[in-house]
Amino acid sequence: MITIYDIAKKTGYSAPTVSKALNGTGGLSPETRRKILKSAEEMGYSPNMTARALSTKKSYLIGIIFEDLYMQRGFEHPLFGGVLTKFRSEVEASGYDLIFISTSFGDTKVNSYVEHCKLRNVDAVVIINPLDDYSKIIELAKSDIPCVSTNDLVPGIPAVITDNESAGFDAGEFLIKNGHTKIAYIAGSSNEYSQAADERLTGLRRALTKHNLQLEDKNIERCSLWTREAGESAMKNILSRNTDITAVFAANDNMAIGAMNYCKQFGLKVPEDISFVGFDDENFSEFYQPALTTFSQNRKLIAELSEEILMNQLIGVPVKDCIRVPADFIVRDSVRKIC
Amino acid sequence: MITIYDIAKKTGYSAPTVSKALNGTGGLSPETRRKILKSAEEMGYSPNMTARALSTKKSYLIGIIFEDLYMQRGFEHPLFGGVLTKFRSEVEASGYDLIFISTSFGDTKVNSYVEHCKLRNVDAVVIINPLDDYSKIIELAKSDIPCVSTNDLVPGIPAVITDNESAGFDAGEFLIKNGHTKIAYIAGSSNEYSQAADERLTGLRRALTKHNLQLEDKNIERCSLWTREAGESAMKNILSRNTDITAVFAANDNMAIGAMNYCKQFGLKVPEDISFVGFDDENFSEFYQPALTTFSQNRKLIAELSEEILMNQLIGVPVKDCIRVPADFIVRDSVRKIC
DNA sequence: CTGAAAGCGCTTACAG
DNA sequence: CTGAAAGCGCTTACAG
Repeated sequence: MITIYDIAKKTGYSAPTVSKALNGTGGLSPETRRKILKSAEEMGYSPNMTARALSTKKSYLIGIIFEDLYMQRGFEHPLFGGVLTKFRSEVEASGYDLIFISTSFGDTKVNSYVEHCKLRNVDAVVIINPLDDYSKIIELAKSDIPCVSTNDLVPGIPAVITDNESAGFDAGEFLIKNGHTKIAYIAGSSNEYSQAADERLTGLRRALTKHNLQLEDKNIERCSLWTREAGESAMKNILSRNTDITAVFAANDNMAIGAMNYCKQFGLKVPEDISFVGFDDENFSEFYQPALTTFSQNRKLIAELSEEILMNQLIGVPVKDCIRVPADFIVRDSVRKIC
Repeated sequence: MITIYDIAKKTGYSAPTVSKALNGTGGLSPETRRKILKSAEEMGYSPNMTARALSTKKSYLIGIIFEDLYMQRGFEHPLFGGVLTKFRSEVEASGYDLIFISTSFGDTKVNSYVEHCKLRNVDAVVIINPLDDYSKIIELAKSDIPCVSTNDLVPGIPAVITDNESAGFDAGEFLIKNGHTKIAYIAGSSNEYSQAADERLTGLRRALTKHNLQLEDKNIERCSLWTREAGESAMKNILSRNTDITAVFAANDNMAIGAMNYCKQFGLKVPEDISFVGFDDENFSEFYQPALTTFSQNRKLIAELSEEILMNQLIGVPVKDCIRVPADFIVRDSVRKIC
C-alpha cells in the first residue's frame, strides 16, 4: 500500500502538499501539482478512504435499510429489489458506495439504525424498507443523518412514493368503464407510516363516488399479511357474505392470485364471472391464467428521485417532503367488459 | 459522539486502558474493567469503526461483487438475488457488514475491483456475479484479498456452485424414463470461468449415452444471451432443421419459455407434441401453461457454504477449492410420458 | 495491572 | 506557493 508519504518522499514535497495536489485544494503551483499527480499515477497510488473518512468525517458511504420480513422475498421483492438496483447505479455514479445498515452488528450489541450508522460513519441513508419496529426509524428521523424513504411516510424524512391514491382511482374508473358496479377490495395491513393499502382504497372509493356508486363494507377485506394465502382467505370471506360482486381490486398481485385461485375453486370463472385488477406487476402476472391486469410501480424513477433528494441534502439544497410517482396501468385479460 | 477519551476522563483511567477494557484485551483487573464498561454503557458509547479499521487494518467489511449486465434483472435475478439475501443474513450474524464493490468509484478513477477493495479496506469479498471482463477477477484472485465465488470457477478463488452436471444428467434420465429419445438442448453462452451451460450439456449427454442414445449436433443450439428471445430463435433454428424431436432441455427457464412460445406459434402443443425441462425455477414458471418442469438452485445452501468459506479464510482455516451443491428437480406439467 | 508514546493515512488551519 | 504542527478515534508494543 502506497501512501501520500511515499509520494512526498519521491517528489521532495511535504505530505500536506501532496494531499492538496491530490484533492485539487490549496494554492499549489501548476507545476508542483502536475509533478505530484504524475508520480502518484506512476506509483499506482490510491487513497485510503478509511483514513480520509476519519479526518474529514465524510465517508462517501450511503447506508441502505432493506428488510423484507413481511413478504419474505428479500432482494427479489417486486418493488424493493428494482428500486435498489437502480439506486445503486445512481449513487455509484455520484461517487458514493453503498453499505447495508441493520439493527444489529455482531457482538457489539448495536441495536438501532442510528447506532449502526454512527459506527460506520455513513453520510446518509436510504430507507427502502425497514423492519416493523418503526421506533428505530423515528429515532433515525430525529438524528442529524440525512435520509430518504422510498416506501414509508415518516415525519422528518423526505419520501418518494408511488401515487397510490391515483392508481386506486384509475383501477376504479377502469372497472366502472367496463360496466362493473359491484366491486370488492382486498388488501394487507397498513400502519401509520406505511399506508399504501389505505391510499389505494381511498382512490377506489373516489372513483366509485364520482359515479354515484358505493363500496360496501362487506365487500372490503383487510388481512394482516399480503400473501397469496391472505388473498385466498379474504376472497373466501367476501364470497361467504356476498356473491353478487363482479370485480375485485386486490392491493397486490400475490393477493390477487390467491383470490383468483379461490374463485376458481368456488366455481367462478375469471374473468367471465368475476374480474380482477392487481398491483405490482410481478413477473409471474403475465403468465397467470388469465393474464393479470395490474399496476407497475416506477421503480427506476423512484430510485432516481430519491437519489437526487439524498444528494441535494448532502450539499444543503432544500428538498421536498414527499414526491408521488405515478404507477403504470397494465391492461391484460383479467377484466371482462360487461354490458 | 463520545470517544474513549471521554470515558477515560470520566473514569480516571487512560485511553489505552479504556480500549483494553472495551475489547477485553490486556490484563486489566476485573474491577477496572467493570467500572469502565459500566461508564461506557451509561455514556452511550459506541465505537468508531473507521478509526478502529485505520489502526487495526481490519474493517469488518465484506465486499460484494454483484452485477447483472447479462440478464438485466439486477437484484431480482433468480439465482443471485436469493444468494445475496441469505449471504447477507449469515455475514451480519458473524459481525461483518456488506458493501458493494464495483469497477468504478466516482471521479477518483478507480478501475478495478482490487483497487476499490483497497480503497475501502474490505477484509474479504464474495463474488456473486462479476462483469464480463474477467481480467479484473483474475487480478482479484492474484491479490491477497480472501474471496469466494458463488457462480464462477476462477483459479485461486474457492467456489460454491450448483452441481450442473448432475442436474443435466437427471434431466436426461427423467426425459428418457418418460420415453423420450430425440432430445434437443438449448442454452446461452459459457466461457472459461462460467461453464454452467457446458456442464448441464455434459450431464445430459452422459444420461443419453448410458441408454445408448445420442444427442445429435443439429439438436443443440447455443446462443450468446440467455433471454426469452434467444430461446425463441434457438427453437426456431432447431425446428428448421429437424422436426422429429420430442423433448427439449433448456438451460434456463427464460429460454424455455421463449422456446415453448415459438413451438406454440409453430403449431406444436406443449407437452402433447413436445416436452420441456427448464432450469432456475423462476417464480413465473409455475404459472406458465403448461407449468414448467425445472430445477431450483439451492440458493440458501450456496450462501451458507460460501459464507463459511469466507469466514474460515479469515481465521486461516484451509478451505476447499470447489463445493458442488445439488439442485432440486421440480416436476410439473411440461413433460409428457410417451409410451 | 496501568499508562506514555507512537502510529494507522489523511486533512485542516495556520504561519511564513 | 509550501510546510510544520496538530488532530481525527482508536490500538499496539513497551516500560514500569
